[in-house]
Amino acid sequence: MKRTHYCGDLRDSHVGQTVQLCGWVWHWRDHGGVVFIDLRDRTGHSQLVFDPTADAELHRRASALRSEFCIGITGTVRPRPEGTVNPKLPTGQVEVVVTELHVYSESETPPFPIDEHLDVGEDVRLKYRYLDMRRPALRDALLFRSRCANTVRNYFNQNGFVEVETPILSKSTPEGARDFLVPSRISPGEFFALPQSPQLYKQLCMIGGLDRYFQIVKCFRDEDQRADRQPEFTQIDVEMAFIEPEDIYQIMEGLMTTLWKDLLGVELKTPFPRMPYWDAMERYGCDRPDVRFGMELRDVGDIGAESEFQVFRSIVQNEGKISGICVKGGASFSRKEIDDLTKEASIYGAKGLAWMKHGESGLESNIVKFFSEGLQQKLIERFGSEQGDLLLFVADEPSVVYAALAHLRLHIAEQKQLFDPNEDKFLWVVDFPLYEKDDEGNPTPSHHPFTHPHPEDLDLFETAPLKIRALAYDLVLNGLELGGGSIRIHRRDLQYRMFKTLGIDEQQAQEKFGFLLDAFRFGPPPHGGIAFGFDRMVMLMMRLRNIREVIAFPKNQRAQAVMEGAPSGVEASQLKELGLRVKA
RNA sequence: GGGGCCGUAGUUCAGUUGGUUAGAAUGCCUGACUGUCGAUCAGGAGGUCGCGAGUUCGAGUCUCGUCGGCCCCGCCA
Repeated sequence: MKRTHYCGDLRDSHVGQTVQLCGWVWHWRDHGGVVFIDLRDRTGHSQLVFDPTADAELHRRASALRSEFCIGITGTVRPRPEGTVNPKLPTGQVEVVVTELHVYSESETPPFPIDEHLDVGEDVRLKYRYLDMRRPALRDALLFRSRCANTVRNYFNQNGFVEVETPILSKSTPEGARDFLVPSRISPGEFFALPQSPQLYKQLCMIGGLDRYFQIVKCFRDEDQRADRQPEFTQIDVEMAFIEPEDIYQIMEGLMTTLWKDLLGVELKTPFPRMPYWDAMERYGCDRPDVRFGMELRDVGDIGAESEFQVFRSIVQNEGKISGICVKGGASFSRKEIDDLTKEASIYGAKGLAWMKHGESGLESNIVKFFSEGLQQKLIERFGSEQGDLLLFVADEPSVVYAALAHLRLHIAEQKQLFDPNEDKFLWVVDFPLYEKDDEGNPTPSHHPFTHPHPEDLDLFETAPLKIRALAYDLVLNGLELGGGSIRIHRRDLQYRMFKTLGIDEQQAQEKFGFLLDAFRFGPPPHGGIAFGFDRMVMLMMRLRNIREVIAFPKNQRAQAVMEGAPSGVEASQLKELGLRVKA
């Protein structure tokens, strides 16, 4: 039996045609006489009709069909009788009168219903992923993802990019996330690492003269999971030679515009706004601000220092920071609501949350008495506060202040519906610092050690390395990082200055990244690139909240594949061949 | 490494202050029904209340431990 149509495609125009359909029995409605079967494939479903007066034997066999039997049929498309048309369904104008029925295979009763009306526990869905895939939600996500990937490939092909496959068995590099390791049989005691990203390979492709590279590629990071993180995930990886940041912005804005137009029917406005890193931190408390709403942070360290409030004064004296946000209409928050906010702030290390309500006669709270009339007026002006608003303050070391207020801002905005959930606001965050302090206070690359410093800041290497800006950029959508990249260093002398600040001498550098440094001896072009979280992007486009909803076979929270049972133990002989011994 | 929420029928859930034989919806099975489309109607089967201790006359309910799931902090150049 050869399929002639997909179940979801039948329309008025097919009336009178003999068709052959294949698929799974979705719902069946047995009226004693006539039997209806909804036959489903990945495109949708059509109604099959079995009439006992037409073919008693066929009708008897149809009555025995059950959920998820896999069948094929031959039949004739006819318009539904008047009054039985179902306008809710794309195929609701017609039905198929079946003349032949073939059961490819029967099915046990599925462990959960194959429809969209019920949220099923994710552990069961993962165990029977192939059944979950028959459900419209996951099916549509995977189809959508496929179309995205197709659009991405077309876009880069049309713009002169070369798709290059880089190795999965690669070399472990000391920086960054934990590596997944693969033992080598031929070199006992030695290991490949799965790539955290094809970073060095794509730079080598630029040195190799490919000029424009892209790849939709798996990356692996052995870190703890989150709703938007998987141990193996997919990146849209891009690198270009002879370019400046503007070229990257333009190419990637073009990609986003194309994707949003082709897949969502939305016209995005370009160029996307750009915001320096320190602006983002000061105004939003994080490097990936959600700019769909205001409620921006304001520094009030100066006012706190002048106040009589000891908590604030001592924090300013100890090089701490005081910032706040103004919640419009927040004066109506109950004591409990403010307590809850305090709890939310404490997740990010804030030891307290100071607040003032803007009432009829000015600011009110248990700490207002420590602020003179003049200081209160300054606060009101700084936040543009009006009667009915609520001011919230966090005073702590800067990283805590930023993190706590950034979270409160998002938390309140979500709670109070302060933004349109259907709006998409893109933003480039630029001028990231080249270095940040590690746990011991030493400079460590905030992006990676091949990031090009801002040309205006080269004098700072020896005097104030932490103040050097990088030619690095992130693309942020609605408060989530879609991707990031940088212009790379292409001169060995600059690369060694970079390493020197990191405390890496020439010999160590050679050991770690020798192959790249060697390549830099042979005329490397100026180059740079970017990488996008593909899963995350598809998730955001579909307004989903979990990355697993757009991945065919994801790992669970504990990075396990529950369906196939991975990871798992292996045969002793396999270990022996690899020269490995597992500690009991 | 740390915090939070959760675990009861195949599935999704309810279960009062600790008190009789643990319920509902849906699915499943049987029967009825010729126009439904999340069909309807009647009947039926289906439970180690995650597991283990403890408190108690009595535990789905309280306590401790443990296992599992999800979310978050740390981590993720």
